Amino acid sequence: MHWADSIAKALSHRGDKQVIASGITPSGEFHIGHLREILSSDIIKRACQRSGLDVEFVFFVDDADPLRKVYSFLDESYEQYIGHQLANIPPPDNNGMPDMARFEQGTSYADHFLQPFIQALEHIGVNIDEIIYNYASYKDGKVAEASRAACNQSEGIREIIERVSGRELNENWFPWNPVDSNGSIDGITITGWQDPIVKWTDSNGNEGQSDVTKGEGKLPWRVDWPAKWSWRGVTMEPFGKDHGAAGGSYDTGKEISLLLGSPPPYPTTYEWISLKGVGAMSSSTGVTIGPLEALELVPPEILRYLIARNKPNRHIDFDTGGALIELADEYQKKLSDLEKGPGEWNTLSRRQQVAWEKLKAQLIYSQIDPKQMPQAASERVSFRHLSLLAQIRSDDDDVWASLQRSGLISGQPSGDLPRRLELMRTWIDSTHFPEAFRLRIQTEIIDEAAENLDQRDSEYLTALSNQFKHCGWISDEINGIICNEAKAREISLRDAFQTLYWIVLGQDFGPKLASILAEMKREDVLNLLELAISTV
RNA sequence: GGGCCUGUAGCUUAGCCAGGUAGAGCGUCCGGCUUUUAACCGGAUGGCCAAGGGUUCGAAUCCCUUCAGGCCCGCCA
Repeated sequence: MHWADSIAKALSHRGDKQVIASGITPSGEFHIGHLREILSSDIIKRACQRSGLDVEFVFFVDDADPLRKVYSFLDESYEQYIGHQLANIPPPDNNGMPDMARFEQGTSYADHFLQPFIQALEHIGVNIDEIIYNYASYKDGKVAEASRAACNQSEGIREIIERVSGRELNENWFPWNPVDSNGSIDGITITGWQDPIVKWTDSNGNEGQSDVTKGEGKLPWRVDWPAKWSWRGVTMEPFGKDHGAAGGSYDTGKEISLLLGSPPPYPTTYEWISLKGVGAMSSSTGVTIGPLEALELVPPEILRYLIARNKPNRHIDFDTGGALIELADEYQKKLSDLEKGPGEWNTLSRRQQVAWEKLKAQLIYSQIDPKQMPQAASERVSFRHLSLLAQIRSDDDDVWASLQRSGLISGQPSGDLPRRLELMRTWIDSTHFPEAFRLRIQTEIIDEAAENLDQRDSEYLTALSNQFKHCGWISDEINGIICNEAKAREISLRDAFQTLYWIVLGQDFGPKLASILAEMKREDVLNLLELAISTV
């Protein structure tokens, strides 16, 4: 059974009405790891729908959280905003400076990072029923009851946090972080509580008071989380392993949730996605990749597939290199397996049946349109193959022509093939494209190539060179010359091609050689051949 | 110190929750395609399921112990 279906099954025992939640603090650039949080929820939502549950997916934006520090991408001037809530501070401009103009037009720091992410989610087929802005929720009084309940039971909550997390709380600890006279929620001492008013003294010695029902501040994280479950009725939420550790915020949260009068949601902890550098060189240069950037490289269903195929507790090494091409090709292979069908069902072992159901679910959950069943039509062109053609053929029409000749497509490219080619070209132009798949046209003869050349090769190359000077510079003619001259000298085609691959690409294999030569300038090819001949 | 996850063929892994003869992809090797899409097709190779113990007619699967690796326990998913 697919992992999401298992969760849906567990949820069905709790009731027919499910609210699945995700939450993210928009404190900086979103990255591929955030996608796991959101896609896990989205996939679970679909699994619930598949098993007939009534399900909602809500996305909490934690824009009531304060700025923790001046991040590396921010200008020093953000120092003044530390401790201020993310919904309340200006967005950074391209230089990391506070952009007051945009702020005045209504774009906050939180919005700045959130908006592109939300856009990416649409492309990736994530269907959120409600985006909940935490800051606005406090302001609108949606958290009012939960906030009052927490403040009225501050001792009980303190007891839970201290006992479960083993952490000792400050004597003045209180489950409310008010906003001080400067707009910061750091460094404030609570001096009194009279429902619904909190009295406090800030770090400058100023005294003040906050009404917890009007969002003048927020609940601290360990209380804020269960409060959300409580006021929005969350029944299921996946969260990162940091929250899942013993004594972590889920452990304290579930008890606090009960104290506030609601059962805690069904939990699922997921492992991190780490970014595998593009080879060893770039892991130190800190190449990161955001959801938007990833969407410029591969079709969105591949990213969905990445999450759908891996159980949440499975660590993922995200690799924009060769592994991503393999992932994409694996996806297509499975599509075509699905199309072929499982065979005679009754003759399958239970294990085969399980595998089949799982394959099907993985593919269903990878679709951008949840109503569309996976289909393999027009998906016969592998990413691997496309990456070669895209490098050899600069003109799209030449790519289609090549695919037609090889029978992979008939007529004009259909479906999302043109889009895939466009993505592939972006990928090739980026630093993320794997070196192992990159074609390197040589300008010199490398040592390995020279070692493999002998007198017979020299004569062969000379003959090629002579013919290449006059022939039509198209793939078929070039290929004909290579083959005919080899035959004339009783050189096996395998050897002939290997010799040429060494000279042209610096390796002993490659994609169809004549296509590469036809893309090169005639004189460059002739020069390379001359160089090769002269090393013998 | 507390806790979570992982350990299955050279590599990536499925199967574990509901115990019933270990599956796949990649790689490798051989063969085919008599002009090669690092393509495709066919075949072969390859695992005492980390180790030990227990439960059972039967354990990769359940329980216990150990070992190894990764990670989390200051609001970074």
